[in-house]
Amino acid sequence: MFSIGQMSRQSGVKVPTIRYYEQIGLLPAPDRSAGNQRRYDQAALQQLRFIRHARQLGFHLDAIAGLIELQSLPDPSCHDARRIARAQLSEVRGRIARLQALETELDRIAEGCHGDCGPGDCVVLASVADHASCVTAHDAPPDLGDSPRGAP
Amino acid sequence: MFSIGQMSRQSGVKVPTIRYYEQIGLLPAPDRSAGNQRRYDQAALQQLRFIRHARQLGFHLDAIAGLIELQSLPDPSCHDARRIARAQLSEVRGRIARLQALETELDRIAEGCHGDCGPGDCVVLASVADHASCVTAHDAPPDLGDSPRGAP
DNA sequence: CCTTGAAGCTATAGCCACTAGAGATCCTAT
DNA sequence: ATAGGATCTCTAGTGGCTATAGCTTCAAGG
Repeated sequence: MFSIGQMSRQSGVKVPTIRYYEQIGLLPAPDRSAGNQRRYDQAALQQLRFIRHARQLGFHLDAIAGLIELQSLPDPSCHDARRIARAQLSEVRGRIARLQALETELDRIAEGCHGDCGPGDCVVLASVADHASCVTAHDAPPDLGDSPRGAP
Repeated sequence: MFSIGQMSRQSGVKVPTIRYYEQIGLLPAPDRSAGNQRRYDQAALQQLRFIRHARQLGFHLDAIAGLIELQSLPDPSCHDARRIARAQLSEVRGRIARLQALETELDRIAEGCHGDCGPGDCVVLASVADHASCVTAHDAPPDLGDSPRGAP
């Protein structure tokens, strides 16, 4: 049996995050010690590792819940699992494409100025102000900011 | 003078988002009509368009606030603007690299199964469970999920 | 002038996937 | 027995919005 701290060390998932997963029903509530502390078995560790890796692969928690449900079926349908994985793949590809459009624009913007702009006509600021100067259709990337959502 | 709805149509930023930007101080509070409705001038529209495009380029709101402050300086330093743009560029590049690692793994996982797995040994599920089978170091992308954050 | 309906107002709560903190309790090693 | 690390619950905060409720204001038509 593992304590929550051991689970955390063995899986790489932080302790509060494990409790959060339990709270939202992604991890089953484990047994408790006499003093009300969580005690996990090997299967729970497996599942937590599954979740962790799926998160690293960019799956949303609800997609992960779907995968877990598939696992628990008597005859786990590869078909469904593959469909979920492919949906994830195409989402990732879409994000890459949008980010590459951003990269093009940002490169153009950042390199357009060589530090010699006079006051009031900085090329960087002008470029950010004006979408018309963009060379790609980098419109509406649904995942614009985003970075440190799950990041420490 | 523009109403908030006109501002929204002219900029592509939704009405509640405009109010939100005002609330957090990214847009200055405009004048009000006799009946307490917001009335914007051309400069405010310019600024909102600037914010909107910067968001499309992936800048965080605090970076945008920095850019706006630069604009308002008597002698806008291109140097600083360029530094901010370059930081954004390298962040975008990092995200692309991490997403490409994910793409590699997801492709491998999704294509590893041809729909013929027997019960209990679906390759997709096994691959998600086991990071050791991954061919890239796709660890800890800080921006894993993310998609529909600002998206409608 | 009066009505109607769209557009505006404020305030609050919710989204995701966590993270941080307070204050209390438990477990283990000495 | 005690020290101190680990754990417990609960609440609130993050970013960048979005949604709802219940009200008021504005502009056009009759």
